[in-house]
Order: sequence, then structure tokens, then C-alpha cells
Amino acid sequence: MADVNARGNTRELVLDAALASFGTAGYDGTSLDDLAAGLGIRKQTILYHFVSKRRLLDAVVDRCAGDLAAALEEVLARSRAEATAATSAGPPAGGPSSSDWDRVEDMVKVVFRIALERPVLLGLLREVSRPGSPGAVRVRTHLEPLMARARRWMEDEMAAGRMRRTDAQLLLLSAYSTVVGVATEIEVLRAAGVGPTLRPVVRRRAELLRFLRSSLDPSA
Amino acid sequence: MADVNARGNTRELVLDAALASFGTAGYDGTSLDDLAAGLGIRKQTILYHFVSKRRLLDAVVDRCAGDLAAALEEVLARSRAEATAATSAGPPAGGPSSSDWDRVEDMVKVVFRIALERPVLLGLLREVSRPGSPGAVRVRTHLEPLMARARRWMEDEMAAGRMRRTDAQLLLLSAYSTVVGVATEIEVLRAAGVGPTLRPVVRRRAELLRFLRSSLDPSA
DNA sequence: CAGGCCCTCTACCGAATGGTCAGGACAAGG
DNA sequence: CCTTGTCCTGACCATTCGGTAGAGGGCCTG
Repeated sequence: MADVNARGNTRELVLDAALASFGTAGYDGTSLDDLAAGLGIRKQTILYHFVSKRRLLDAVVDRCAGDLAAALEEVLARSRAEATAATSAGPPAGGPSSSDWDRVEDMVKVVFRIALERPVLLGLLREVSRPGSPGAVRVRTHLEPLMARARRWMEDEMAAGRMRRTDAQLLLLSAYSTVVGVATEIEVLRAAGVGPTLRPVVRRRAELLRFLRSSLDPSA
Repeated sequence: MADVNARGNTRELVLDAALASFGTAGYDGTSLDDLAAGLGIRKQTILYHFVSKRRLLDAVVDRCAGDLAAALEEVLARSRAEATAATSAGPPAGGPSSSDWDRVEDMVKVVFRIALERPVLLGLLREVSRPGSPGAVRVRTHLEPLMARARRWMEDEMAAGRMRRTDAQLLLLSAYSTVVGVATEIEVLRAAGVGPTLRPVVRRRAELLRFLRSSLDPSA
């Protein structure tokens, strides 16, 4: 159909379409022929850029994970800058863990914002988080370093008394599955005819933040 | 493999295996040949009992929905009996809506118990709640009457002032997607190597109950 | 024993799928 | 002009899939 191909960006177009299809129809439910037809292209072109269907999925996962990691990295850097600015401005004894909490909150917020702005991304995550799914290992290798890093940071903060003691990994996994669960919720709502309502998503976010706060805030 | 076929229950065996496979590998990811091979049976035997793959999915959905409906019906009947017993024992002006709330709580509890005892059932629900999935319409036709009934009941209670006024449908859908989301959470946890921990599920249940209470309890 | 009936099997089919191979279009550069 | 490399395509292939046709066997009833 709309083969608006300005030369050279075929790869990107394929990645976009593949993300959408994998996220909605699933990996098995996506055929390379259909994917190509939707782009006004032949299947062999897809196989030229990405050697196999499996590698195409890997590429899609890689790009999404890259986007996510970049967004997190950015908010992390910004948050860190603000934190140092605040601590250099005021005395370090001002608020013991408020900047920690702000950072956590910022992370949650940016993740939810991405989830809302690019729902297909959540669809892919949901699809790929099924055990045994191809690409499950791929997404794990992407997420594991992030998780490990967050976990180390949290455990450091706990050791320093700026966070309450809890099972950091379980907390992180809980937060993760909340976000993935939002994908389900959006789909359920849409299937029930309810339009893209913001309320439930906001509620989930508030729920997650409250849960995190009650688990982490030392003054609770 | 273990073709322990005591004659006559082939149908049930197929239904069990199909539920497990549909719930984990998905509809597209399930092949009739594999399904049959796992039962020490030929694919044509499956097609004899269930005319087509699609109808097999329908049958699986039907049975699951039947089980769920039966469990709900049972707890509903029991709860109703207790309610009438309580109101006949004490004066009707005793507690205005406490039995209402008990009923809601019982329903939530029984659903979560089923979710824990038969996780495959949740897997199927998760798989089938994807829009465009075959069987999505089937599960909708099963769930819609239940939903409509619950909604009417809630709206009656609201009109009578025994429940707080809210969007009943949105509330029900939120509860529904919470339950489906539990499936995701369990899978995520298992994929991360965390054993079948009870805690997060219990936490979700508490969260849902709190949300429902805060939305419905008139004394809040 | 005959004749259904229920259940399962072997054999086969057409369609679709992921993937291979050789080659065409075309721009860059010698 | 010819070569070279990039990008894309048509023709083809092997496999797998869901589904059909028909035969055979156990079993109950007449």
C-alpha cells in the first residue's frame, strides 16, 4: 500500500510495522508475507535486512529496549543533576531521603508516560514476557542489567538507612509486572468499548507509587 | 507418551491439554499435532471430538467459563444465605451495607483462589483477552452476562444508598484486569527465577479490595 | 451372526509459512 | 565502459499446518 519509501529507511519502516504486529497479533500470529504486504514490499526484502524472522524480533526488542533504557538514563541524569544542585545549595542534612524518593517517582512517571505514548511497546513486552516465547531471553538480557543496577542502588540506600529494608528484587519485579499489567488493562478496556480512558492508568500509577512509598519511605 | 486412556475420557484429556497449551504457548503457538503427540494420540482423534481447532478453543473457553461461573454462583448463593440468616436473626437496621461488602469480598477472594489454584486458567484468559484473538468474542459472550448482572446489582445498591456512587462498569473492568494482570505477574516472577511466591498475589488482592472498599463503602 | 455405533487410525490434500538462490535496477567510482 | 556494492525482487523449496476421506476395530443390541 503506502510504500512511501524515501530510500534508506526501509529498515526502520519494517521495524515499526513489526513492532506493531508482534505487539498485537503476537510472534506466531505475524507472517512475514502479511508484514511485507502491509508495507508494499516483498517478504524477501525483510529477510534481506533481517536474516530471519527470529532475528527480526530480536532487532525489534533491541530497539525498544534501547529506547526505554535511553529514557530512563535521561531522567536519571536529570534527577541526579537536580539532586547534586539541591544538596550543594542547601545543607546535606536538609532532607535525608527526599531526593531518593523523587528519583524513584521520576522513574515510575517516565515509564508510565512511555507506556501511554507508545502502547504497542507495552504490547510487545507483554507478548515477549511469556515464558518460552522467542525473544524472552533477549528481553531478559536487556532488562537484567537495569534491574541489577536498580537493585544494587536500592540495597545501598537501604544499607545507608535512607530506604526501608525490603526485598529489592521482589519490589522491582512487582513494579515491572504492574507496568506490563497496564497493557492488559488498556486492551481489556478497549475491547469492552470503553475509550482510551486515562483514569485507570493514573490509578495504577498512584497505586504503584503508594506501594513503593510504603515499602521504601523510612519515615513510615 | 503417557496414553493412560481409561476409555471415554479422551475428550476431557484433550480439553485439559489444550487448556494448558493455549494458556502457555497461545492459540497460534499450539499445533494439533503436538497436542495429540503429547497425549499419545493422533491429531484426527482431536478433530473427531472437536470439529476444528477453532471449536476446540471454544470448548476450552466454555468449560473454563463454566467452572468460573459455577464457583461464583456457589459463593453467591452461600453469601446470600448468610445474609438472610443474619438479617432474620438481628434487626434489619443492624448494619446497612456490611453484608454487601462481605459479598463483594467473598467474590474477590474466590476468584483469586481459583487464579492461584489453576494458573493455566489465567493464562488462557490472558491469551484470549487480546483483541482480535479468536475466542475473544467467545469469552466476551460468557463474561458479559456476569458483568451486566454485577453491574445492575451494584447500581441498585448505589441507588439504595448502600454503596457509594461510581462508574460501576469501569470498576468491574478494573477488577477484571487486575485479576488478569496477576497472570502476568506470576509468569514474570517465575521467569525471573523467583519461586511461586504467595506474597505479591496476596498484595494484589489486598490492593484490589482496598480499591473496591474505597470506591464502594458509603462510610468513607 | 449381522448391523449399527462409537472411537481411533492411516493416508492424503491444499494452503500458508519461513527461508534459499540467482538475478535485476541503480548509483558510485575507477 | 565496466566494475562493485547496495537494495530489492521473482521463482522456487521444504516443512508444517488445519482439515478431509475412508477404513478398521471394539462393543452393544437384535
